[in-house]
Formats: sequence, C-alpha cells, structure tokens
Amino acid sequence: MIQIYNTLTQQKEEFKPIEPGKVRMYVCGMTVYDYCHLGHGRVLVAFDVVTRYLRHKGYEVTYVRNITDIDDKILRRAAENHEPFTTLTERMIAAMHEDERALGVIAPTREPRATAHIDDIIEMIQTLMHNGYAYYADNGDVYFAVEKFEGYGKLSKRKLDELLAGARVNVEEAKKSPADFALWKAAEQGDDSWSSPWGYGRPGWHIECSAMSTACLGDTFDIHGGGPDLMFPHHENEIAQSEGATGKPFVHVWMHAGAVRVNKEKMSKSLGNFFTIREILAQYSAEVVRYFLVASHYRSQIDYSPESLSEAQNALNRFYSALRGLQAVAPEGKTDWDARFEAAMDDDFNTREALTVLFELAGHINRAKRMEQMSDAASLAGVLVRLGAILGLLQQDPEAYFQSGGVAEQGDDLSAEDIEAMIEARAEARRQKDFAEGDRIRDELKARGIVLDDSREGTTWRRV
RNA sequence: GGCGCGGUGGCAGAGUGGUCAUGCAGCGGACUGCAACUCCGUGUACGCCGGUUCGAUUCCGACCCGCGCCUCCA
Repeated sequence: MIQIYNTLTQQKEEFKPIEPGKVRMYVCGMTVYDYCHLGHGRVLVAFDVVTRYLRHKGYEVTYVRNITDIDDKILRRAAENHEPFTTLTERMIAAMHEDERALGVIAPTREPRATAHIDDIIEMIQTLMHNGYAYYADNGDVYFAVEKFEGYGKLSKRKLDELLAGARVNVEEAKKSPADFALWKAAEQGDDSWSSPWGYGRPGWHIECSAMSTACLGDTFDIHGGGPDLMFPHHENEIAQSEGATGKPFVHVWMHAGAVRVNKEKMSKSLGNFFTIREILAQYSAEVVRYFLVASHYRSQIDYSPESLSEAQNALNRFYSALRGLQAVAPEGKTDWDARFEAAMDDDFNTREALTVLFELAGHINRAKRMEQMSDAASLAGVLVRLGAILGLLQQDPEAYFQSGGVAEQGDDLSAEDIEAMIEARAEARRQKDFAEGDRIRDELKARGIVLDDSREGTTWRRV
C-alpha cells in the first residue's frame, strides 16, 4: 500500500487510483523564458522518482508535464532580446530538455504546450462565463470571480476575506474584486495574440494548466504536483477554474515538493540567488546532483552548498566502490532488500530511508567481497543496481564512474592512456622494490587529481 | 498580522512510546611495503517548560527559534 501526503487534506493517505492499475498525473512544468535552476531540477527529479516508483509497482502511469510557452514574462524577455517570443521559447525548451536528460529524468508521457491549446483555453473560459464564474471587464480582459467559487482557498488554507484584506493584493481597476485573476488578457492583434470571442488577446497565467490537464487527463485525475510556491495562487486558481468549469472534483492528491535553499533562503528568481542546472553541471556530475536531490525527502527543504554536493559525491563513491570489480547479476524475484526498499518508498516516497537500505546493502557487498564470496557479492550488487534504478541512480559502469571522477571535465586532465602508463611504471618500480619511485609516481598522480587503489587484482584509479 | 512547515549526536538526515537509524567526519584496530579502498570497534543526539504514562526524542499544551506562502517565482 502506498501512502502519499496530500496537501489538500494535510495528511498521508492511502493511494487509490481512480482507475485500477492506472495513474494519471499532471505536474506543472516550466514557464520557458530562462534556463532551469536547481529548484526546477528538484521538481523534475522528485516527480521522476514518483513516476519510476509507481511504474515499478506495476501502475500504468500517464505523466503529463506542461510547458507554459506564452506569458507576460516570456514576452518581456523576448522584447528585451529583440527576438520573436517563439525563438526564445524554442531555445529554452531545447535547453530544458538537455538539462532533464543530463539529470536522468525520464521524459513525461505528454508535454503539452499552452500555445497548442488555445482553443481548449478559450472553450474553458466560455464555460466559466456560462457558469457564472467569469466576467468580461471594461478593459477587455476576462476575469475569474473568486467570490463566486465556494471552495476558494481550500488547498492553501486561506480564507477569502483574509485575502481581500491583504494589502499586497494587486488592485486592478477593472476587477470587481481585488482577488479576481485574469483568464484572458486583451492585446493588440499580432504575433503574440490569438482571436477570441473577447477580441484579440492571450491566456492569463493559470488557465492553461486547467485547460491542458483536463484535455490530457480528463475532468478528474489522480495526482497533481508542482513546486512549493505554486500552491498559492496558481494551484488554488486551477482548482477554481477546473471545478468551476466541470462541476467535478479536479484532483484527488496534491503533491508539493520542498524548496531548495541557498544560505537559508529560498532559491528563487525574485531573490536572484539561483543557480542554473547547467551552471551546476559544469562543476558536479549529473549523478551527484541527482543524488543530492534524492538524498532528502521530497517535501523537506534542502540547502544547496558545496558541502552538501561533496557529501553526495562521497556517498556515490561508496556505492560505486562496492559495485567495483563485480559482474552485477540480480537474482530472480524479490529479496528482503527489495521489500525493505519498497516499504520505505511506500511511505510517501521516502527516498532517504530507501537509501539507508542501499547503504546497508553496500556494506553487505563489501563484506562478501572481503570474504571472497564473489557470487554472493555479485548477486547483492545486482539488487543494488536494480533498486538504484528506481531512484535513477547507480546505472553507470563503476570504472567509468570513477574515471570520470564524478566531476565535470577539467580541461588539462591526463588521458586514461597516460595514467595507465604511469601505473605500469609504478608497478614495475614496485616489483623492483623501488618503493620510493613507486610512491613518487603515486604522489604525482595524486597531485594531478588521480587517486590509485591497489588490490589483489591490480591497481585501479579514479579522479577526485 | 493570517496560514502552513520544521527544530535530532561535529555535519547531513531518517525514524520510533521502552535494545541499532544511515552516511560523512573523528578516534582505536585489521588489511597494506607505506597509503588509498574495504572491514571491525567506538559517540548516554533528540529546542525549552509543563502534562499524560510504569516509561516520551516520540502523545498533549504553552513558550522560544528558524523557514515558507500571503505579489511574479518550481
């Protein structure tokens, strides 16, 4: 039985898909006007793990993650760059796909774009107007009348009168109420506007997710996820729009990832304290970054720092070092290790607890190797690799992992051939009992970032 | 101010009403020509104050502190 923490009810609940054996999940993706930062990466990886695990448990998962490719921020950025907004969005989408692939994120089943669903958006707005939830304002915009929707605030636990009292709510003349939000924004006829019953314009920020999720997954679906800062107002507004349009419950389980922080502050665009995924990947290998993201529970906040990344590196070293020199062969059927791993993951995707199981497994592998029980070790290694795959980790060849150092290429690296040659020279010196020369070679390699590991089978090396 | 989340050993980070988290770091030992890797051993952590209980880090209440949302942000 899988338990998932539901933001809506604020507790863990047994997960029961609407349709037995199938899961329909929607996650809010990027607004593509800039490169993805680590916060985006966290959501990407968190729901990648959710998807992998649900599939591992036998569910057929339809995973939809949208791309918001029309929005005020996109238009502003494109104008600054003096380029058509579609040129900007295409470039950012390509970059996002690169980042995802690097982090080992499996592509979603569908990746709808807002601009490809303008008809669905217009239709939903019309339905909302027909149902009395939306109105056409003097300035040509269409707004959602928040006070008409009874459950408004149920996700973010907010009361409407408190929202209305809040001084920070934007007061727009044309709105009937300050808390109302735009479904459709009037615009001049042009490349970035679409014809609608209310004249030329473009969709407001929240409506595209309601329209796309409904179009792809139906009126009601199982899981809706996203980053922590989307709960309000974005997700709250999605509920209002979708339920206002369909009259049915929108989503069964709402999942929100925790924030990534830098120096105890949330990494965010507005604070400007963000690191893009590509910046980070220039310094750390993708698997180290992924490990860092998976090493904490998805709902907790995590601190991005050089220390935490180097700890991730150490942890991965331990796993790969256990796998080193073994032909991993997973046994048929589930072992106790699988059972413990699943028990952890069943509990709201507790990846940290699951990793603990993997650490203990690594310890057993090392002991088996030490006692020369190589077939036992190989079998346990197979389990480790199999379970690692569910987290999207430990799928590299161990030697390849160590030789790449888990670090980005430095530029003046020694080639593998040079290193092998020096190792051979050292081996010859040691055969001559010239340990001074052997140690000199080892020290020289160490100074250049190469650490040697001697074993009965010979010497292996790794970059640090 | 409102709403929500959290405070665990040197660090990171799970978890539980009453023997062990786990990883890193440290210390001692084994292995090694010396190292590295690995293995063995090693640490009276649970913000503060009350309460419930035979017993609380774990349940309840108050308090202190931190963070997030309340405005675009994953």
